[in-house]
Amino acid sequence: MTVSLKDVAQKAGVSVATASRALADHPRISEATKQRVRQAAAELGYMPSAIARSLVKQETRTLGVVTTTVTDPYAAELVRAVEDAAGAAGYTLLLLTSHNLPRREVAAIRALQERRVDGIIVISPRGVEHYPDILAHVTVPLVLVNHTLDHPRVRSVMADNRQGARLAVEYLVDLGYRRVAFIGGPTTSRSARERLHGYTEALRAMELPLDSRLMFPGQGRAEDGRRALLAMLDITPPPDAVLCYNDLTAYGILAQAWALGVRVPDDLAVIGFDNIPFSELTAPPLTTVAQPTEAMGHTAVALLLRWRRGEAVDTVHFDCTLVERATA
Amino acid sequence: MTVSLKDVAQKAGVSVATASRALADHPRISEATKQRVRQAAAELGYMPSAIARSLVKQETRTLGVVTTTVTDPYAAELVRAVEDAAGAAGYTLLLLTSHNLPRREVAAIRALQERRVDGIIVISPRGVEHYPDILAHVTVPLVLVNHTLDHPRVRSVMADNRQGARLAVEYLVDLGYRRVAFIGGPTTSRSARERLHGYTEALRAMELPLDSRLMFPGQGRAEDGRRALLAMLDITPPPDAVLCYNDLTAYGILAQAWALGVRVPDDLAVIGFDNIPFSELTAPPLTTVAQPTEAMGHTAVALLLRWRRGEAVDTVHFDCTLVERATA
DNA sequence: TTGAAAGCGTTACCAG
DNA sequence: CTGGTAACGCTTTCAA
Repeated sequence: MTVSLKDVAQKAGVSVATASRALADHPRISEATKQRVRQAAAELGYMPSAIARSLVKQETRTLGVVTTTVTDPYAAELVRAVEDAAGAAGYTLLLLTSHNLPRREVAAIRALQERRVDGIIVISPRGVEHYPDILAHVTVPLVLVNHTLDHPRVRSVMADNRQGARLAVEYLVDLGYRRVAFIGGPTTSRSARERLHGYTEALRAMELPLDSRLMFPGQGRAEDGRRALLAMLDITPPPDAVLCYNDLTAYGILAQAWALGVRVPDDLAVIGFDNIPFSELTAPPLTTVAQPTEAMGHTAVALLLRWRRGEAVDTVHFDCTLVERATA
Repeated sequence: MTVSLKDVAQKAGVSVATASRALADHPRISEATKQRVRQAAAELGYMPSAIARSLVKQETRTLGVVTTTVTDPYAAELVRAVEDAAGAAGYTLLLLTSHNLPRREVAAIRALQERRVDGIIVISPRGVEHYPDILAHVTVPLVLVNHTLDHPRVRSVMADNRQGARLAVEYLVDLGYRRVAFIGGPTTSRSARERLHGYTEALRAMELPLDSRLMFPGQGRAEDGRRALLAMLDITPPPDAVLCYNDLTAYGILAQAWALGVRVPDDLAVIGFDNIPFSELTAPPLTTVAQPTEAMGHTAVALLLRWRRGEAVDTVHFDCTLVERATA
């Protein structure tokens, strides 16, 4: 059914070896036969089998990406950056999602290894504690975005979440806010833990009391923001500002505030985290902490590719910046 | 370096053939040897090569997906649905993005065919006019989401965009709005053309004048909404409602309205299209036309899989529904 | 400059 | 129930 190199060779009247070399533009093939082979290939609509090539070359020119879900705008942004960088280098992406389940994450890594990808990028890992087991068998290099793991076959690309959270709290306090609340993220997320850390650290550094009633749990969903705002209103005195685990949570606050008539930032200042594209479209536009997502995605790919070339590579850290808009 | 079936066979003291069958749980292999082989495989951390398997089986259990960009929430939603359905059926996704460039889209289809994917799903195609050329060489089945093409190897999954747009306009007119504007989408998008069609059709059906000054161009970006609102304010009398090509454009209207103090829906009613997740979080929450994205993604995969099994499959159509929230 | 043949890691057919 | 071997489609020595 599908035309193979053999067919091309036959049509051009040469051996498969020659046909292969001709199409690869091998130097020691006469221009004449090259022409003939190319012609034959074109006429037959020949499309080389990457599968067969991978088997002999022992490389697939494919990178595996595992992420929680592409519907998370932050993850999507990262996937986009990774796709761009990979594509530019001639690599294609095999995409698997974990839906936040450690088990699925590990299964994904395994599946990718079976497909012999040249490297794996895990965006916001959720199950690193299981990695040591699987890494005993997985032999491809792994790059973790937003997590670290001490293992010879693992490197990381990190945003400094602690510094980012500190930045936000300091900004709020400088603005005069004194009762700064925090809405956390999933406990399985390293970023969430670090942001919480940055929050408490900043408060301490600025000699402000740490009030546990001002710290709300969350899963990074808008729903968590809505709920937290409701809970905040029951506290006396209520917080005058809130740092959210992510922008989505901040949207929840904004939506609920709008519904309740709570004025932002007059009654309550809010700062998000991630600076996803919609954050400049909220009413009011969201002040938030940004990560250099694009650079992080590019770096993840670059790390993997340099690593494969045998170069020594090391984990990379990026600073966060504050994007001042209208909610604080 | 990496352990192959040969190693497993050796360790278990059987032939590769037997090892292969044992791991495949072939019926005519003694339980004893199965155990021995499995044990050996486990001890060596054997991971079968999907590449080698694909070569002999002539199938990759991989589906190719090409989309404009995963950062478009609508596309992301579709990719998610496709991933879920594919994953459930034991298929993995090879993801390529076109960034709206017909050339890249065609190149992507070609690349996927070279990788011998079992089927290709193109989300919101941008270059179908070039398909006939490439389809002469591409042999895998193609499913188009949001476009059609009359070709034996192509099927489609469609939302009825015209009906959706009509629904929205009728809803507005029923509510008493009389000067309904429309902000369009990219001319390369079939959905955009159909939505415009539905808009004019509905106006005509309701015997309302078609005013070309009320039809604004756009690319589906928030920016287009912002710009359109500014332009609308210069018209006398200004429109009292607007149907947007998509939710993103509607966000632009909302953001600009907030900045200008234009009240929604009192001064201007707004309806979006796509019902992406954020639309329930805008202030006010966005009234919008929804497509059954989940079902569409699942259907795209089901179509492809049934097709491969040799069943006769046909293009599927879905109706849109109106999600009433607070902007109209 | 070209060809024959080995080999990549599997599966599947044919014997035994 | 098990083993030998061909085959999948390509690249890459090794020879000529």
